[in-house]
Amino acid sequence: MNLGRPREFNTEQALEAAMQQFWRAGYEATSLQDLLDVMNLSKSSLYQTYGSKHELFLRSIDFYQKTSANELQQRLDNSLTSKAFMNGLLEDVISEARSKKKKGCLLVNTVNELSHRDKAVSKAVLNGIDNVAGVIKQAIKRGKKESAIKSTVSTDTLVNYIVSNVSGLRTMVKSGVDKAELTPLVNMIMKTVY
Amino acid sequence: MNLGRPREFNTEQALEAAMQQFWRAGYEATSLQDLLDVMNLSKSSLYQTYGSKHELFLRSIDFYQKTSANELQQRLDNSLTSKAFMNGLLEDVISEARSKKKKGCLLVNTVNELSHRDKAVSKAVLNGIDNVAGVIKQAIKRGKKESAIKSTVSTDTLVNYIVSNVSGLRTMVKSGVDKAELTPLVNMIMKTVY
DNA sequence: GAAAATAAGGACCGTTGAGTCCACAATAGT
DNA sequence: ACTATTGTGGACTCAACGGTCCTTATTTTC
Repeated sequence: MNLGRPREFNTEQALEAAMQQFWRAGYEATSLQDLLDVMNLSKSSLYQTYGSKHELFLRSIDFYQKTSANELQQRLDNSLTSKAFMNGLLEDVISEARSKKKKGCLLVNTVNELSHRDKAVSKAVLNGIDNVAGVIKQAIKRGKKESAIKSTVSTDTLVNYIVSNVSGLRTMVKSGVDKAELTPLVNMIMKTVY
Repeated sequence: MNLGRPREFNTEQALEAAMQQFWRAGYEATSLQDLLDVMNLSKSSLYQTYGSKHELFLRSIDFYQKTSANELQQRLDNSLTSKAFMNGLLEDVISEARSKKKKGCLLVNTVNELSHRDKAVSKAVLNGIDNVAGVIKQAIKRGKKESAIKSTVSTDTLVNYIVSNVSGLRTMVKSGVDKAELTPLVNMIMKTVY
């Protein structure tokens, strides 16, 4: 098996580069040329391997989603308490305000850019959000088990509450609000749950 | 004065149509042809009156912002209590989940689409958010005066809290979460403030 | 080493994008 | 009525887009 000339590039590596580009610039604003540049391959290789710009985008979303969910899961596993995990998560989100390139979250960006007019994309994003929310849910459950969560609200609603605020914070960061202004907000969010 | 042939269209009306189109589809996904169709005018008229697609977009943002802020202000003025106003605002946001076309908020959409790579747009959006947040601030102040707000958190932080959640809710609505799931979330948000 | 198979380079294609320009139409001032 | 001024329609430009395809290169199997 495995006939023919071997690939000169790593498909995972190229996919990550594509994902980074989409993350940085969005779907429409990323041209095929941009992709070829960052992935460092030829047009025919891209089409042969990934099919089309659209399919490549779908795979990029999936790559992002898997990576993010894994990372988050690992963080939760390594956290001493549910509260510490959640605080770290929120702090990370607003810390992006201090960085030059505010990429936000690829899933949130995509929802806002084209989820409403692209069924396949919408599905991929929803699936990604579900996976990420799954980790948040574990964290909330653990918080309840640890009796750290004082709120009497249902787990699912608390999960949505965190998702809403993470997404909201991300948008605020992206719009240019600075970290100092967001810190008290994070404190307030934490206090309403823990 | 007022020489020459008179305009055959209403500039405000055409601007609103353009704004609606941008709101529906976003900047990049709106072609000049789309604009000509909904505004019902010729290419030369558009360029003569509004300069370029980009300038037209800037004016659309401003139009949206002014309209939204005014509407919100009026609602606040007509509300019996700060709490009623805020509840109505949040309910309205999640009610969009029941509508087919989930347009979200033009300002939030724009932040996510191109605020990060277009200085002029970024400025226009920030200005718009400030104006809207201004009305929210009045509502919070009024709530404190009415002793309806039990939270001891500073007014500015509460304003950011509402902005964050409105923006987050909008994103969730856009991503397809349905109203039933969001209602308890709105209740929780209300309870953390009032 | 020939043949089958796969990869890569890049010329090429049709479409669509935003934006320009010019000829013609309509109005106001004289 | 004539001229200056402004509006409108549509042909046109040119670059960029995503995508195709043909040629050439490199490998494996037999």
